Amino acid sequence: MNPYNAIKNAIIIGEYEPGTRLTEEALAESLQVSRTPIRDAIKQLESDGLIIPYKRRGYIVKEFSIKDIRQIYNLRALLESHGASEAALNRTDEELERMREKNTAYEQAITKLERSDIETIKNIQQANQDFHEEIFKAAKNEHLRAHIAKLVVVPIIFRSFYWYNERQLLRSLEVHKTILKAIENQEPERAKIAMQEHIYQGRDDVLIQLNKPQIHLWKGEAIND
Amino acid sequence: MNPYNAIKNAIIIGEYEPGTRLTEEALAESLQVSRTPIRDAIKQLESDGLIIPYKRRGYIVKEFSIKDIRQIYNLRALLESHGASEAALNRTDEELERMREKNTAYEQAITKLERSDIETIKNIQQANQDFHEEIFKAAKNEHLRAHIAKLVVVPIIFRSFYWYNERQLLRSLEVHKTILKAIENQEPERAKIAMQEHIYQGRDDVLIQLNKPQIHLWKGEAIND
DNA sequence: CTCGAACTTATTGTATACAATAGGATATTT
DNA sequence: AAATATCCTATTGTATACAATAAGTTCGAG
Repeated sequence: MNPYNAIKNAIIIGEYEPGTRLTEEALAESLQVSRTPIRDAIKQLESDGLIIPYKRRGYIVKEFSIKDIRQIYNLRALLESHGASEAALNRTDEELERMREKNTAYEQAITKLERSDIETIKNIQQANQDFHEEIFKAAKNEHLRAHIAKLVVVPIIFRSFYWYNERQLLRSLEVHKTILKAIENQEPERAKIAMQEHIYQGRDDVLIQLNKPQIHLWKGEAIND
Repeated sequence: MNPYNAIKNAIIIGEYEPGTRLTEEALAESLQVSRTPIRDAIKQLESDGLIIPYKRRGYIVKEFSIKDIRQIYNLRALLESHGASEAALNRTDEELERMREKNTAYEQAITKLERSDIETIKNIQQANQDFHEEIFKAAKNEHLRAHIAKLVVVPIIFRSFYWYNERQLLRSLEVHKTILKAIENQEPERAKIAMQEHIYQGRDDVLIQLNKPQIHLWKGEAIND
């Protein structure tokens, strides 16, 4: 794993908690490489908005406020719904078929939920992302894709799926099917609205959890700490 | 000027034309620094989407197709109209006053239109950007601002204002006033629609020019940064 | 005891040498 | 002449030493 992914991963799993100070030297030591590749990684992470400069002496891991979360989800809603709309207009039959496959995989991922361990949650998260990405591919808009890519990291950090109960997962599956139907029928407005609603639901579920004062995110692989 | 801005500028003014191959060594030589700071700059420019990797051997300056232009303007429309809507909701009286000032400056910039004078065009471009930025400030959404910032470079490269005639400039001033009015009255939907229309007009003006086969972009001093 | 000047140190910025490697050129085989 | 293996070279990847500098710390003057 290259330094960029290694550091990003450490941030996502919570090994580097928000507010942690990162210096080139410490990162180089920890990843057993020189400062040069660390610098490259840092430049990218800064552009991703995952770390921010700290008094011209290194960086700190960005802390996301409730306001940040809301704004990021709202932007996702805006951009992804636009993507769904363009996908409905531009899709080919092959792309539609691939979306169906991804959503079937998603359905399978959420139905073996009984064993709610971390692997299962990762699978659900990945299957969901795969489905969404299939939609952007059909939209054939590389600029849109790049902007959305920058927005999805934060929801991953906050592990929306970790908090989902069975009802919420089934509901999200139903919305996926609605989106799929709209894209199949080439109804851009309907696809757009369904996607918008889908993201808003995810946003609200996360915000509800964050407003419960006693929650704490798991670190690394430990689920029942 | 640091390497990042120097290279970006060279791309904007057309010194490095689309398709030009850029190597670290050549850039280092040309800017009289070592490869290290060049690498930093390149990483940022790649994330900006202004250069793209070329066969794992350096980069080439991105060529924007008509499709790219359309997609980028459409994204701007989406995001900036969202910004205008949030500005209408969240603005303070002081922010409104500042928007008015920026638009007055814009009005002055376009009325002393001795035309085909590069300085005048730069002034118009800058005054317009200042007005738009004042709106995002009032929206108080840092994530939105960051995404829009990445989208405005391409329209600058294509120098929309260079092609504007007096009628088009006056029309854009009128739309600015409509946006302002909507934000003043705290009418988010109206602000949104007006901004959307404003960007679409800019898009169509540029696309019309690009469809005329004989156009050529001037090479000259950059706008600003 | 407060405030600013001077010193110290942690940390990034920059240059440069060398290593790794992909892509093109050249040679070899059929 | 086409396909394939081999070598060569341009170019990036990485390590490391040193320079620059900002932040914190000490010290001295009022």
